[in-house]
Amino acid sequence: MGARAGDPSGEGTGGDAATGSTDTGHLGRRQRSRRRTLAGLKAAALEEVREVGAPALALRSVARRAGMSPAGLYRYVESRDGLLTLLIADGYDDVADHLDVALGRPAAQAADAPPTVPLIAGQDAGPATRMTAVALAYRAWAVDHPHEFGLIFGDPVPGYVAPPQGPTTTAMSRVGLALATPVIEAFEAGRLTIPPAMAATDLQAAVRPMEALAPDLPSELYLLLLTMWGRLHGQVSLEVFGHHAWLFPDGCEPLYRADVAALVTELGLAVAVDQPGR
Amino acid sequence: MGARAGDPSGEGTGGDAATGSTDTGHLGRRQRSRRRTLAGLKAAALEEVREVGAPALALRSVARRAGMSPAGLYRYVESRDGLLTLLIADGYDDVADHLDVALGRPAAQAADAPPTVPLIAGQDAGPATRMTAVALAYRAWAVDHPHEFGLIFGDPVPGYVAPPQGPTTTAMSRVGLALATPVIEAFEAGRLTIPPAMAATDLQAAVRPMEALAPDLPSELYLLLLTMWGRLHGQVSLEVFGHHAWLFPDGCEPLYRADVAALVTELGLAVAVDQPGR
DNA sequence: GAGTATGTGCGAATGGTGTTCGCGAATCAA
DNA sequence: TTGATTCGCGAACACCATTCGCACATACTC
Repeated sequence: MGARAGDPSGEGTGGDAATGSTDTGHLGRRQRSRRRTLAGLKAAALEEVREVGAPALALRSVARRAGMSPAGLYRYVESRDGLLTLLIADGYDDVADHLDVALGRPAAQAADAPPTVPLIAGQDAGPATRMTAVALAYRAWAVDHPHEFGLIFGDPVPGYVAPPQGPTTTAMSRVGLALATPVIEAFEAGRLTIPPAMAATDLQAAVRPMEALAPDLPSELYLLLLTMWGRLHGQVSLEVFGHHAWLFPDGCEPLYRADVAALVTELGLAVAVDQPGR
Repeated sequence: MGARAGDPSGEGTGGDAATGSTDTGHLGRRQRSRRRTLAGLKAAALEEVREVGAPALALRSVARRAGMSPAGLYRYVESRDGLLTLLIADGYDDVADHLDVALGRPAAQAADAPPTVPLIAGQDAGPATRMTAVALAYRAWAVDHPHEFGLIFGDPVPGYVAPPQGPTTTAMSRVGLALATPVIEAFEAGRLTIPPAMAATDLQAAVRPMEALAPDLPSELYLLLLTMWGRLHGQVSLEVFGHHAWLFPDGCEPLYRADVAALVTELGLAVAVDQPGR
């Protein structure tokens, strides 16, 4: 009586109580319909974000676009921020998929319109090539989806904090892991020079180990990966948010490439001609 | 007749036509009052931003805070975005002042509450110390003013583009220049190693020279400075926007320090014990 | 001084927003 | 069929940015 009938969390449907009888994966007709309209809702919201940006997203207008009443939206979404949270989670996965493609892996969820990735480096390419590929893919996604990038990496939704084990956190781990993969491979092949500053003792004490990323990773490497991500992210962030537009009217890709090249050199990944086959 | 009487741009007062007679700097009583209330308005808006963040800033509530009617606000501000633009310009200057303090320079505008800067490195300190000082000051300001950082460096106001010679652009140049100063000094002292990747020919062609920063700077150095800024900015950005909060519950300063140390080493700034006196 | 233009502030009004509530219709489990 | 649950919606509330016309105070001109 106290709570409303509808349950935005989506898992409160009676079908959930399929205790034994209809145990097959075939969820009820209602569940499927619900999932479908929710997907449509997210798609509409994503279009809206792509057009006007996250801060200007109007719940009423995504309702219009999805052919629904504004009130009806609340059967599927907790609030405006809740909808944005859903988009954020999807956005993380989208980035991760892109990076996976650049690494020559199949994307987890089939991309309906697979966009062009500047460089694809398969498993047999050298670490320098693979590192460059993911780094460029990171920037390419950001430049191609500036508003989604802003949604994910920009000013966070005021009250929002990612639940430690929630979907956004795991999806972000996917991004970090993809960026880290070439370096980890190089490390395991014994072809990586880690800056000595990463071994500072107070540093080791400050970081909370992230088991999900790679269980038994030396912490110097782990910390190096974090700084590396930040380094790449900073260039992309400054570009996408327009702080370099007046310096590079045609885009910052050359600057970014140069920085990645310097990074690859510093890490010792570019030995000789970077011959393939590990 | 077409335009309203009030002029939000602020310089339309009749006193501007002080042709000869009252040529002294004593602007009329009205001008001063106007300037004062505008400052109060900006202060109120800044408090509001600090509390609820830029995207949640409500014009009505800054009007309340400033003891004014919402409509009256429009005599001083073009629109909500216009007010945010003013805050952005001030924010840039605030960062620049902080960095100047860290470099041992006097801040341009007297800070009413001079906050603690983690490390002040005067003119006679070595480039490694000075570099570390500005870098730490950059992070310290961001961590102390997260909402203003988001306002300046986060998702930009949808339609806003910084006018090429406008106040925000010049203020941003101040920030860039402060961050660059130690490196430039090291370069002039012949103590700087520039990564060879910065000399790529297509890179040189892509960047538009920024005369304001430093007229006759070799472009490799110029580009190095840009990547350096991005590198620092990325770490700070990830931290302030909360993407590292689950990894570093007590703040990312150790990680940041390590990255700065690595950067200093790579640039060759830390020769021996970094003896002072150039 | 008076007269007049101009800046200043405000109340009211408009159209947009997020969100809640109650009700009818559709769907499901029995 | 019966009863319970979900879906979707219209109406409503409170808040928002912005505009307009009007009253007042100030400044300049004569």
